[in-house]
Amino acid sequence: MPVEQRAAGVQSVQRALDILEVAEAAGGGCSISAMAAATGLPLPTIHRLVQTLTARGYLRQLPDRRYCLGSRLVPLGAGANALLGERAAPVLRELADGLGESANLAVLAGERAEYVAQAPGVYSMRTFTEVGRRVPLYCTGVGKALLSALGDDEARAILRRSTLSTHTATTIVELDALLDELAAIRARGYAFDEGEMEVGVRCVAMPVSVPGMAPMALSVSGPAVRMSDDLTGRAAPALVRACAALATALT
Amino acid sequence: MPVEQRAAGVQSVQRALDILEVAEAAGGGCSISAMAAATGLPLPTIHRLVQTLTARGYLRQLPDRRYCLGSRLVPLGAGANALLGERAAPVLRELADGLGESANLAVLAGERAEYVAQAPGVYSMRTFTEVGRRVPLYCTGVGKALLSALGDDEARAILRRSTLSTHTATTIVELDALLDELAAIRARGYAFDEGEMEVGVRCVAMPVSVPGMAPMALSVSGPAVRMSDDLTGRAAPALVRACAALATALT
DNA sequence: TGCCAGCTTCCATCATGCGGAAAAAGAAAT
DNA sequence: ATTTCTTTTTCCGCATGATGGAAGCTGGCA
Repeated sequence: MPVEQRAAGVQSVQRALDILEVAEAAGGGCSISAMAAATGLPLPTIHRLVQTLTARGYLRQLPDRRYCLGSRLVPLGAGANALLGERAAPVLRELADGLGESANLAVLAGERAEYVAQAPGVYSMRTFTEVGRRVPLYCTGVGKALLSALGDDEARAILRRSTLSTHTATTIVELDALLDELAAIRARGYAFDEGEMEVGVRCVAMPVSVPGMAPMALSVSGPAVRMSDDLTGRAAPALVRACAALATALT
Repeated sequence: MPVEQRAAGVQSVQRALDILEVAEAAGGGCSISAMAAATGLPLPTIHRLVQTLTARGYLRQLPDRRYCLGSRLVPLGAGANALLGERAAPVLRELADGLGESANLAVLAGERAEYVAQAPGVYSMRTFTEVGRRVPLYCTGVGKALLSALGDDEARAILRRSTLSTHTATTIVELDALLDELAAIRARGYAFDEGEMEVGVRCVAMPVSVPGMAPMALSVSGPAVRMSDDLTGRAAPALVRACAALATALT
């Protein structure tokens, strides 16, 4: 028995999940010995677990004998996404009704933000976000909120890998400027999008962090003509309450 | 020990995966006893495994004590998707170069088709599909190909739940007509999209079935003015070859 | 309040997963 | 072609960790 008491649970399942997560972190592919190094487990143990996961399609063996995430995870991920949206719907609706503008929920999917739920605002001219749509992180409210919730190092690494292209006159494309922006968001608690992705769209976004869950962000967005400073001022406390409600609904 | 020898592997991991898949199939939420019934395992065993999966975010416990898929699956699903696309890229490129028109790969994600890889055609006017975009099943080439690969019952159930809205003059919106179409696709081996989603876009799509993987579909699409009967005729055997190549590349 | 169904905890049992060691299969160097 | 080294795979006896029957608990319902 190890000197310290690890988190309770079924040992081999814990280890299998560790392996999945190592494979995820590795991205391109991961050898059995690399997994052993990453998890601290002996090779035969890894091998046995990997066999099981591969047989079920949760891992895939590449021609060079390394392993990567398997496609059986795709429908599971999609299912989890759909459920998230379902649970969040009432919270979003209340937020949208209270402020009059569309409310959106996004999760971090890979290196983009994916909208998983949306409640339309009350006006006929409003922003419309398609559930399932993925948008860049650096030039959207939810994206910047998600980045701010990650560590500074991780955010920097993602931004380095991204192509920072100019969508509008206000898009921030300098790495340093973006990092400053993230620091400001962390200090303030929420992010603005001043038409950085699409001209005339203003957005207030807040990171939602629920322990043990993928990072999420909640936002309210609408035409800049209606998204006055007054409205964004009222949006902030409403978002705080909605985040708390979400945390409760999803826990 | 059960009378018959089940597939080899680590028992508790197998059971944990069974539970995830039961939760996926249940969709909305699944009680512990329902899982026990579905898997044939005793309650305490299920309970212990579910605890472990919940602690890691792979399941979530709802307020009514039932369980559903957890959000830790979202990034894993996204990662698996990205890898799929990476492996498929060379096959798509060859297909696109051979025919001159854009080649696309989509997987079944929930009840929509999600593009996971794309290779652009050689002409400046061509269809452009964004990787990560999700499109309806009933009015797209890849979607219909995916539906045809599912059972008739499953396809019917999905179509019933979908809103069949008219995108263009050729969109098929009657359930019976769609089921006939699926039967024709199964007989022919591939699907056509005659501008059903977007006017002037013609597409040939073929289901790709790799054992133990989520259903996928491969398509070639381009402007109707270039997608002559002659070209679609040549596309069919090219798709067959590409499907075989994909199956090899992904196995 | 009392009943009942479903969930959770307990714990003795032993089947199951464990991991050291050695064989096998590749990869790299000679 | 042969050797050497690395990495993966198989083997197997041991004891750890998972198992599931039974008992206790909780929350919903009448």
